[in-house]
Amino acid sequence: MSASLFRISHLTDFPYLCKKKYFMSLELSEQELFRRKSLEELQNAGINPYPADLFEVNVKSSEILANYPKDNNLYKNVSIAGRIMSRRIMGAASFVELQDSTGRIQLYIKRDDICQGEDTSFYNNVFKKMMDIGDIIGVTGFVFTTQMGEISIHVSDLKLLSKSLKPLPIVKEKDGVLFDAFSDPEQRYRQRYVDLIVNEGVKETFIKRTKIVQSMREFFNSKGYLEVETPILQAIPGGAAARPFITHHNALNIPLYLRVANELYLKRLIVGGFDGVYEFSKDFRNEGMDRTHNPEFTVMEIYVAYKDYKWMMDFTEQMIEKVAKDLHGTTMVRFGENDIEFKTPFARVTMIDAIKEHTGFDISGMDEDQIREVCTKLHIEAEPSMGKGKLIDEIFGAKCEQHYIQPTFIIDYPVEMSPLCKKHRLNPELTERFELFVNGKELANAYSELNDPIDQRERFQEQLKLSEKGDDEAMFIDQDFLRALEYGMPPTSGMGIGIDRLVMFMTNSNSIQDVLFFPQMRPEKKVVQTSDEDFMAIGVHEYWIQPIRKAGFNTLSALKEANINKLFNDLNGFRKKNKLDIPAMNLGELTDWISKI
RNA sequence: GAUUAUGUAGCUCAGCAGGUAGAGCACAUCCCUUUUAAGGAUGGGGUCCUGGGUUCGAAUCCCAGCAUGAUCACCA
Repeated sequence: MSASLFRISHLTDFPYLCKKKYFMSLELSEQELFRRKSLEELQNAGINPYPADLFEVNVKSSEILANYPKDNNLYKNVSIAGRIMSRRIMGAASFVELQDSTGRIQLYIKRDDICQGEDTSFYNNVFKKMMDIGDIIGVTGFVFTTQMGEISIHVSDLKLLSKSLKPLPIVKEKDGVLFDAFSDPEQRYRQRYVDLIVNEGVKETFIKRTKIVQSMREFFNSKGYLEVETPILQAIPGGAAARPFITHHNALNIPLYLRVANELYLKRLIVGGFDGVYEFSKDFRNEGMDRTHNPEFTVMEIYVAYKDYKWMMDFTEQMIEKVAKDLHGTTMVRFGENDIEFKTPFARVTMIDAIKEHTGFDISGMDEDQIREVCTKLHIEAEPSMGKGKLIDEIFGAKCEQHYIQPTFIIDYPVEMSPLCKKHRLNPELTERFELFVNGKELANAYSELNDPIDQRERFQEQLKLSEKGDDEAMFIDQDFLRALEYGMPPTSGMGIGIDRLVMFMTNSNSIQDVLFFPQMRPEKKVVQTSDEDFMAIGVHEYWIQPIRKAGFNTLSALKEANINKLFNDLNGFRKKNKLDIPAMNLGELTDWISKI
């Protein structure tokens, strides 16, 4: 960063100018200006606010807090670094809360310990005046317990490692009650780094997220399955009924789609001879955003040869049980109002039975028109474009889904809504499919994979008909995938699980935005500004620039559109109100500037 | 996409039968050698989201827009 940024001339006589509003930068608050001033003073005092050399850290705050009570002889010589989160200055002694990656620990800083001899300027000026909450420091010292009983570090040496120029929101907590919490969702998500610094628990959620993925990976690897990567940019977005994002490849001059699923590629790899392949993948769907949907989201899909969906059910519940145990040490997990028991085995209910149970209608053997009639009776909107499978899905979604709070496998879906799934071995109207529901939401989806290439082609063609009826989520025909199947795919079972949702359940988060570091947001609006130099180029005096900006004119083009008389009044009003020691504006001068634009 | 709520200081929020913009924390100055959502005193800090309208006068009322949340629709 260029040093000139900090040597803004109008900062030199700071206290005086600070009172004169018209010199204050539009985008910097008073507190930010103070910090830039401190930064300059540090540099003048020969202290590099951003030193290059490493700082030797030999302990983390959490280790001290955990081990010191057991043995007070420990930690006679600690070296620790972190961010200043609070400061209590009591004359010649101060208390600082230092936050490192593992938590917070109190520092006790005594003037005569950190200063050499009679010269107290390091404490009185550098520490007290030029350092702020948010600065990153490194300290050495020894651990002791204060009279109040708090484990603290008695600091013998203190070094500034990074100066913070923006004030942090100060969140305080007493007896579990938060004060001044940094809670605005927009700011939390847009500035996740601030959220992570000041809000306890945010970091924990994301650490858990990583642990969940690690636990699953261990489970798959222990069985010898191979983690693979498949294309994100796809010419045909297959494997799921969803609206894709579309992009364009210049060199090939073709449209490419961001994947909505990785199913078809993973199955090609089973054709290629792997026993089991899995992928943690970002998928992209161009659909609505809400508490449970983000345009990009993470899915884990796994395909295992020579297995069926019954095997996969056992496999899935074992995997989830392991994740819960690895994360919480128990299979019982609190989610909102509910305690969810992830102990195997999970309940298993057929879709037909689920609908029978929650609606009273037995739809087995019904044709499309009969089911449409059931929808009408149940007051479920059914559009003409909906086929039999979609209609059944609507009924299930409207009347059944929400009842499955405890982990439940819904099995044996109608053939129309599962075009990539093998027909049921006992009933050709059904498929060998299950979805796992938790807390009324779909969490995982699995099949005995369809490996009959002729059947698969027909199913795709059914989808094509749906598409012609207006279902814009119906699948495309992937000819290469069909070709792969024609070479022969072993009987295979595949399963996909939404990682974001799993993380939500496992961390008691009720919004997907809380388990994504950077959830999708509308872009921040940028304020367009004409530079001071451009204003001066048309003859505007430097001291009038700020008043003009205050009057709401940040660009020359906006100034050109201005009502001159109103602007004239506003500017002189501003001058009078702020008692600015500058010549009054005259109308001719103003007109002259504007004529030059 | 629809409905609805919210948008005031760095943070959390008051204020609104229309009449000079408030609090706590943060910040600044001063005092204080061990405090615990930090002790005392003093002080600075606001395009009251934006643009229109009504009005002598709008943070406050009306309309439109923008942003965010919630609910619904779509979906995982």
